[in-house]
Amino acid sequence: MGRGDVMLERNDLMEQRLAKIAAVVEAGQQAYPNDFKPSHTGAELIAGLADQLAPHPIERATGTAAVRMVGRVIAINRKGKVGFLRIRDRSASAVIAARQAANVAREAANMAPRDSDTSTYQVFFRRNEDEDLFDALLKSGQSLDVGDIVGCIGLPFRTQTGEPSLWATSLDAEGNPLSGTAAGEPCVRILTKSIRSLPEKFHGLTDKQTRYRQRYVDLIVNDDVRATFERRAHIIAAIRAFFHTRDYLEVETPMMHSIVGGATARPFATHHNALGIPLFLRVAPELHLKRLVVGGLERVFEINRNFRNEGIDLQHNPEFTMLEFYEAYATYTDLMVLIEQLFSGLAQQLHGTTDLVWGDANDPDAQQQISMAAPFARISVYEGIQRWGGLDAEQLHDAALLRAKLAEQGITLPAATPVGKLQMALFETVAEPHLIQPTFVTDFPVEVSPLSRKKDSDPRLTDRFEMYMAGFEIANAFSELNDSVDQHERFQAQSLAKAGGDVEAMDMDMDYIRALEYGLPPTAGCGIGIDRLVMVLTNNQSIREVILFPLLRPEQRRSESGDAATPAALTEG
RNA sequence: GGGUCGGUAGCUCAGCUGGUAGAGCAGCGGACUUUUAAUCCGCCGGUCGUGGGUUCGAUCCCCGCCCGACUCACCA
Repeated sequence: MGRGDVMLERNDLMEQRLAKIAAVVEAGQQAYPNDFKPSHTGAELIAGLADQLAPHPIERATGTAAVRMVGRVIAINRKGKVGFLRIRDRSASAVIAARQAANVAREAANMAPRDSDTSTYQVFFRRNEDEDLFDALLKSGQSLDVGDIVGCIGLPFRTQTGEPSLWATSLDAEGNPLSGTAAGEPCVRILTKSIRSLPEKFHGLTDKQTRYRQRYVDLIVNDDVRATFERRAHIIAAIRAFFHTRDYLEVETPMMHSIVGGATARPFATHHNALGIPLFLRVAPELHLKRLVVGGLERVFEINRNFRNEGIDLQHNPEFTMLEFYEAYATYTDLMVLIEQLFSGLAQQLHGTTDLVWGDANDPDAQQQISMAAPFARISVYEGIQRWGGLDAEQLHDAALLRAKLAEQGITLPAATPVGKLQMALFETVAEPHLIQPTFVTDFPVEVSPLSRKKDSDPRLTDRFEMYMAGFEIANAFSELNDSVDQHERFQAQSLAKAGGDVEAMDMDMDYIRALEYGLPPTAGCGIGIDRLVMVLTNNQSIREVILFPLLRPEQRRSESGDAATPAALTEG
């Protein structure tokens, strides 16, 4: 291996398995075949396929159709002249559900329930079926390893302990190939050899760094991780259905913006070579979505990524998924009702109840109940400061007093900070941690709401709310500012703030002003952090548990340091 | 960026302020014809994150660095 080559990790276990692949090739066989088509899943086997045949002894009438199943070998258990393969396929979660349902039936019949905690199905392979194959796979040489992907042919049956299983065989009682198999087709076949060994079966994979960096391993061995991401997919599908039934149009707007806007946040900067212009990854789709409402798409929503060049912690990932929706002729109070319907409906669909558990399942003291039942609590920013900040209605407009209160929390803000920002800072500090139950926080100061409509009753405030639960922000919504003159002034204030060093301030967007000049109907819009919503609905306390590939520092590999760091490939693009 | 804790076999973890490392699982060899974290016998497997320092001698003590978890600050 020459200098600059990427070193492959190799250890003895891997060399052993590579040798097994070499042996297959040497025997003139395909090491990576792709011609095995499954006919059934593990869930189908568990859910009753096994009862279609006599439980035992196995029935193999001429013409019986073979069942073909695939999956990854999770455990091998050889006992003399029989072997058991535990296999997992895509139906893993459904296997658990099917097994639980089957156990209910067993209990009703006064039989002992079995295996309610495993997402695998079982293949039973008896040496008598094919001695050469059995020995080649499971005995001397042991070409089959935990982690391999296999294709199995056989007939469903129940073992002596009653577990639905696949009896590996390709022949009927007459010794003829089962219907649906090719002559001489082996009953167990390695489709893909795994070279790396899987984590230990009992303790599994727990190291968070490895789990996030090698999510593929995490998904193989941790059922609950797979379940979380299946739920995430269901949640997003349910959200789409919710808006489709309300006559919303799903749209996609640009991820690359030449002007930063729609939220107060630091952007990622990039550059387009052909146009020779700077571009920013979007921090929010808001201004484009409202342009669409101007264009007559009166109800639109988008589910897509936002990018914010800010810190990473339990609630923040630099790229995150945002749902934004806009409805013409609605107000922010209408959206509260909509969100209540959406959230309580999601909880019902996912859990069959609006009562959610929040907190570490292993620590009863840390557990809390979150009720998604409508209506949600409502509190204004001012009320929150009064209730948890110890200020009365007059005092919360006293900048010096607000600063003193913030100082008590160890927070100091620049001298030019407007009162509205001080109020919000204090609210976030003293009130946020109390907002475990779903709560609409209403009436935000105008200084922190550059795109919101001013309150008719008090121009210092806006028709805006944020929804909190589990102690953090989930949603942000307001009646949209559709007065182009007012919007122009707000943008100017943002531009001034930016010139003054506020890296989160928005840019002036004259095209957006032009759009408002054509006329944005009275509209309300809302943004919902999907990752955080999934956290609450799946009881995960870290955003990294609900994002398949969270951002991590690039992996440092000792063997690749030095002159391999700048290969030509990096400069070609 | 600050604080706390951590990095030892493929995986999960032990290792007594110092004498160059252990277990279980996985792997390999063997026994076992219905196992469920199977069991039993034997074997293989380690630059103890990394670079220095102290010492006759460092996984252990000291310093720097890298990586991570938690937490605080900033932020959605």
